[in-house]
Amino acid sequence: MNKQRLTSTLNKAKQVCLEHGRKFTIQRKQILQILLTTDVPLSAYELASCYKLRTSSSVSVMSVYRILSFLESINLVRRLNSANKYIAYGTDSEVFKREISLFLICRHCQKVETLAVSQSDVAKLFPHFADVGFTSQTKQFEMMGVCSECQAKLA
Amino acid sequence: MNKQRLTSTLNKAKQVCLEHGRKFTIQRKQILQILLTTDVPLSAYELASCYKLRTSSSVSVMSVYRILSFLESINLVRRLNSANKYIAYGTDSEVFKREISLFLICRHCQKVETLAVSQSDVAKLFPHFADVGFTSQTKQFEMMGVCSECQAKLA
DNA sequence: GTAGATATGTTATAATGTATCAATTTTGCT
DNA sequence: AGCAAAATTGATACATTATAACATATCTAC
Repeated sequence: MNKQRLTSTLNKAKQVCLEHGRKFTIQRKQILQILLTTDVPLSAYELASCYKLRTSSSVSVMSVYRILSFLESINLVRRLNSANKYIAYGTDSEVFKREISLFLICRHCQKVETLAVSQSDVAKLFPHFADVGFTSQTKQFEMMGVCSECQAKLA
Repeated sequence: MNKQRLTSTLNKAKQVCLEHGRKFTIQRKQILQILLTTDVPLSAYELASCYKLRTSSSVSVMSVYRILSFLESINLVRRLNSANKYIAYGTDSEVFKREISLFLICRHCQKVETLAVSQSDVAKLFPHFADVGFTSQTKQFEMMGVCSECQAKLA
């Protein structure tokens, strides 16, 4: 992500915060910026370390968790259940805010690719899903595997 | 799960162990039995507590983790990433051993319903999946929501 | 300007999971 | 039977992930 794009993304993020009547504080901005400029998911503790390295300041892990929860609540961050790590989310396309996401997580390089899936696609995907009368509140699926680049390298 | 079915399931599990050249020890049997007779997923620590309550013996948490990893490796147990808990798996149908599973986890009663999904269904489900050249090693999806029974109760 | 909401600091603790080395039991082999 | 190698468990320590609780500071609205 180049500098220009980063700036514009952070500006959008600020707007989202304000729309929710919340503030885009320096810490929230830094945490989001770290996630945006790192191409692998990070844990809360890794984020706290990164914060110390990148800014001459620091942030407590407790605050990192609070910031992550907040950013998650307004859909700027997602938590990957299969890794207990966090990624920046939804700032590049409005579509992502209304769709279900599929995260493709590479076991080798850790990079995450995000695909959008619709509710109706999910219904199609799972043939017997309608039968059981389950109401889903899930906004994301996660798959582990090997990305195309790593496959090429390994071949 | 009634007593007869439990016995037969445990016998099948024993066979699976033996087929892998491993043993179905008393501890492994007890852990699996607890999971089979509990209708909600349990954490490793909960399993260790349960073990103490049900048997006059005990087991270290370290051993519980080892036992769970082993049972998982031969597909008799699955770990739910979204809950950090474990469920018994695959003993009632051979189909499950070859398919991808979809776990429907109820936020209210915690019960888990398991559906089978084929590889080809997955390909259909995610339209852009083939485009990115990702090789999946995922054997399960997880959805959080509300099961039909809890919906009825809440209505 | 003050009450309530928002945001962060600080400390402690809970919950989940792994590393390591020792002891024990089992298995296969001669 | 006897022995080496593998499998299993015990025991301890530690690492990682996450939350609770209470204090302080800052901002906003009236």
